[in-house]
Amino acid sequence: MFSKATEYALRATIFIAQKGTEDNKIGIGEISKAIDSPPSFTAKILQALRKNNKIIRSVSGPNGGFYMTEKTRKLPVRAILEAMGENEMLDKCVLGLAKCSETKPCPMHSKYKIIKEQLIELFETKTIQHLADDTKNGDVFINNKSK
Amino acid sequence: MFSKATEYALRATIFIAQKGTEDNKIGIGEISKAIDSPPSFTAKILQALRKNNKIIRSVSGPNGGFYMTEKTRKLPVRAILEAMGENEMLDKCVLGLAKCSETKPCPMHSKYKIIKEQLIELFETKTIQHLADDTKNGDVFINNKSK
DNA sequence: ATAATTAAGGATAAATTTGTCCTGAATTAT
DNA sequence: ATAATTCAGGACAAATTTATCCTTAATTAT
Ligand code: FES
Ligand code: FES
Repeated sequence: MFSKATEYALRATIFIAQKGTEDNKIGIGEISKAIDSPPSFTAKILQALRKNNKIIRSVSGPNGGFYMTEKTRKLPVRAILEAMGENEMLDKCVLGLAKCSETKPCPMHSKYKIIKEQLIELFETKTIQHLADDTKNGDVFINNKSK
Repeated sequence: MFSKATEYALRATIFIAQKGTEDNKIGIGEISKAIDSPPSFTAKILQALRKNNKIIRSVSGPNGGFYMTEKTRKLPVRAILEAMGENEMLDKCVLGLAKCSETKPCPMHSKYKIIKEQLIELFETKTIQHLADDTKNGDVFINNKSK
């Protein structure tokens, strides 16, 4: 559904939302270990999240790392998708037409539209905080570790 | 949602279903023009559809080209996805976990599951014939041409 | 048989995505 | 100030996807 980059962005943000505060910042090493992702690549992605939408913050130096504010924790998942340039995904035609639209629909459109609306609704109502809380509660996961 | 290859596969198959019969085969030139796709690349994809699932047939030589039987026209869209190796897509986790499953779900899973089921239902109930018929009726499109 | 036409198949190229590595800048502790 | 730590940024490399081209094989018409 999304690119690897976006998948890492989602998982990393959830982890930071879970553990990273202004006085408990998390290093890229810990993050990439926790979400099971390549460290350097993940670092790049976090830079994008910081710059594009300021979803996360960071400071260099000892005890430096990444964290989030209460405000950005309340952002919907869609904010991450926007920062990662995946907005297009939600406007993509199943058959690959230039745009998924009512004006020039493909033969899948009428049925797909209904599903697409639910996807958008999901990404706009679920907040980063929700996902972090669910993960904290321990019944869901953000990595592939066996234990 | 799908790769370019799969998008072309879907559009090409719809077009062949619309126009290609055993005594009116369609050449790759006409197909790629009709669906607005790179001819050589499309040819590769049609080979895959022919080999993997026998969704389409072809013959070389003058008046050769591609066509479909009544039987394969009645196949669901999912058959094309299978032939293109996109089965994985319908089993992919939104957050990129190894597998989208009940046993090790991500925090998006409980809500996404419901949407995914609708997607699968759509791909399993819509047949190639349906899509071809809709396109014939003229209110939907399988290319980006302005007219 | 020969020539013409069209798909099949393989090699290769271009573009994009994914991933690594190294140097520099910021911050902190000593 | 100096050294240690950690992010920032850029260059580069690997892998994958997308796309082209050329030769061969199959089929048809003459
Ligand atoms: S136009 Fe194709 S899915 Fe909407
Ligand atoms: S496990 Fe992530 S979407 Fe199902």
